[in-house]
Amino acid sequence: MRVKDEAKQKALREATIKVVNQIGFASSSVAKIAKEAGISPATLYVYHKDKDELLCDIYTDIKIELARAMMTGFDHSQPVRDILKRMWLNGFRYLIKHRHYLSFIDQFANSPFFDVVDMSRIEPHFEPLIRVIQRGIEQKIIKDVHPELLKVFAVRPMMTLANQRQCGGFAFSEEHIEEAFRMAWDAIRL
Amino acid sequence: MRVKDEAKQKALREATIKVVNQIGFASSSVAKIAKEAGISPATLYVYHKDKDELLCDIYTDIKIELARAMMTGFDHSQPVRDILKRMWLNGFRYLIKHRHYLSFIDQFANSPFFDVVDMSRIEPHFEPLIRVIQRGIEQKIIKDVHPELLKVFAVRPMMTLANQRQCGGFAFSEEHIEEAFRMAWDAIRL
Amino acid sequence: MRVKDEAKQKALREATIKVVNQIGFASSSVAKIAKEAGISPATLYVYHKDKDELLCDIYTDIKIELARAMMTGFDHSQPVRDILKRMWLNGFRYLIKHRHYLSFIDQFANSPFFDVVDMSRIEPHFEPLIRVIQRGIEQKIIKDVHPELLKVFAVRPMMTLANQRQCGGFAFSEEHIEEAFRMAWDAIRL
Amino acid sequence: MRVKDEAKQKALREATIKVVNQIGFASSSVAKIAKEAGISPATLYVYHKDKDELLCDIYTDIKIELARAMMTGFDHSQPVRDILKRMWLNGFRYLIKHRHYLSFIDQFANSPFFDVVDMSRIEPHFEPLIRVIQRGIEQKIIKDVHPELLKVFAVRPMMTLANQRQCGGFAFSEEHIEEAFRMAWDAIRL
DNA sequence: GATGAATGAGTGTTCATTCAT
DNA sequence: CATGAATGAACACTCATTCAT
Repeated sequence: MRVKDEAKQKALREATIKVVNQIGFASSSVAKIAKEAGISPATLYVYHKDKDELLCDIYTDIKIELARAMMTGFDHSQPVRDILKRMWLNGFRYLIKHRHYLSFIDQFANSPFFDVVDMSRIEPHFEPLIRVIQRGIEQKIIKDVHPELLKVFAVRPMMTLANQRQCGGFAFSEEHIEEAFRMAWDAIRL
Repeated sequence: MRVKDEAKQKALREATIKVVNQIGFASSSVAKIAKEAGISPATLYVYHKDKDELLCDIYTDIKIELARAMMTGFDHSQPVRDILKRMWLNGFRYLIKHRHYLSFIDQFANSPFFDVVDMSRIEPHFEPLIRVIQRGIEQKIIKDVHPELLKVFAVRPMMTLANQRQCGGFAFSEEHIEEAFRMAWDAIRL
Repeated sequence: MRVKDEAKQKALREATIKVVNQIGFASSSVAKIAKEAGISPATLYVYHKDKDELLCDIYTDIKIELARAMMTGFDHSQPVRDILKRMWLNGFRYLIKHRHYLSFIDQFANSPFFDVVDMSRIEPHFEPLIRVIQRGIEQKIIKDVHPELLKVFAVRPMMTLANQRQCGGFAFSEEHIEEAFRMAWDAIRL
Repeated sequence: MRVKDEAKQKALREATIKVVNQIGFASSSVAKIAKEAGISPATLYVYHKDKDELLCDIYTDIKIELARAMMTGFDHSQPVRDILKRMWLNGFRYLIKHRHYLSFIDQFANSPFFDVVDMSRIEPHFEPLIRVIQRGIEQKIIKDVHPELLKVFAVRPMMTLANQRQCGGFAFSEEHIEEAFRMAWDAIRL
């Protein structure tokens, strides 16, 4: 028998993201995605149970990749702020580099599909971020507020800023990025 | 006849928001919306050129309503921070009260429809906000950074926090709201 | 607005029966039926909720028509045997005349759709038959056995004999038909 | 290897019957049948040229088995009626025991597949039945009518009565079965 | 102005079958 | 022999929109 094709798998993912990027979530049909991926619509169902699962799988993948990208280049002996800055910049650069992922991510996260994602597969990858924030709170460096608030003011802006649609006219110099992180930090620091 | 018209118009808008809320942007069809509004699909086309325009019109309406809700209860003699707080709290409360609008707004804003909205109809209503921020910058109270950055750290969080999907588990006490504004302010203030 | 077209309704029914007749239940698709009826597949859904309902509706229609055809040309003062013979011959002739209905009926009755038919719409039309049989039993003319047995030996053969597929090679003279009814009668009479 | 083959062959047959039984002829797909049989869809094509042939093969098998079941437990010196009764009861009991076969048989026999079955493989197994009937005619015990008529009134009811769908509510005591055969006999006897 | 009927084009999905392994 | 991957064609059904009334 033939063996499942890793390349096809990947092509499918990239095709999905590209199509969603170009024509939006609502208009992205299985047929268009398959065509872009260079496979038959039927083949899609060899790799994913249905359209919903395809989209959820891709979302999960990207989120995990983002987390992995964020969690590098620091060590736990560094000060909280330095670690967070490292993570923030890592994340921001990953998103800028993969801007086309963001359109997918944001459309997905605002769709009803989002409610159905198995978050337990994603959350562990963000553990280091959670821990360093907790450390910051313990050290009285970061405001002792509901974690949701910290996320909204520190992590979300990273995504919003990288978003083409919402901040498309905004070209980022190194200086801008520094400023942006400073604002995130000011928001959450004590 | 005029009265009947307006009632239908409004029913159509509320029906659209409700349907989008319940089944998402991608699954919301003209037929379902019309049914929910208690009118014929054909009638929809009396009021809006096509489906896209219906959605854009509603988005614009809500945004203007949000702006109007924000721009009340202060006068320009007050300090910048107080005015901004008033606006922020006004906006947040409006959004909490109309949470079902937010699901529509967010799905819309992340879709390609957004690119096609005539922003010049919305922007004037946010002028007071822009002006008070500029005053803050001139008075060296607010960071002199790209306006986009100020928006991302001060206004966006207001919407994100009110969003069911993204912050569903978060119940807001008055204290939380105060905290939230403080963080927004810390992010943008000098 | 346009008005629902009775002719289209009927064309749809005849087309369905014809298609099922020609290519069988399992291969009869909505597309083929619609094409045969000269309408768009989408139009089919204006007249019937879905394919299942279309088939059930047609089955019910035919059964009622058959019952109506059977219950004519006699009066209740006649002897039981004469009434039954009248009904039997009426039915048989109706079926021979509409042989193409039988293929549909038989395929339908052996499919899972059958389990879902609302029999209470059909049964009342067969009431006169039930009653005359009961009279026969009371008068000790007909065997006092389970009604199901009487049905199997008296009514079913009428349908089987008219069935193209099962008795295709059998050309019926008047004599044959008389013989057939005599056998049915012999089976059930005391 | 031979043994394994036969096991698969049999599993395939039983799976097909089961699936047809459960979801009907029209919905029974190769994939579902293969899954039920615990084999790959591709393997099915090792044993049968295509889906049609699979179904025809199974029909033929069952019909032959039914014939074999009927043609036991008597000898040709017995009276015609006794022999026929033996056959009828044998057949009826076989069908009751294998009720799940009947759903398949009946759906098949009313489908266009039926027209394509090679009857010459089945008919020889029913020869003894044909012969005893002919003897009955010669002995002036059985009506001298078209054989098709005899089949319709004597053999078909045996199948109809055993059919779940059509006589589901009818529970058979020994007495009922005796009655049923008596009716079949009354129909065909002189 | 308001409507339900009507539809071509499209939806997501499954089909029977083939093929490389 | 046996398989799971692969697919073009078909599936039932829904879409946004138009049109006669």
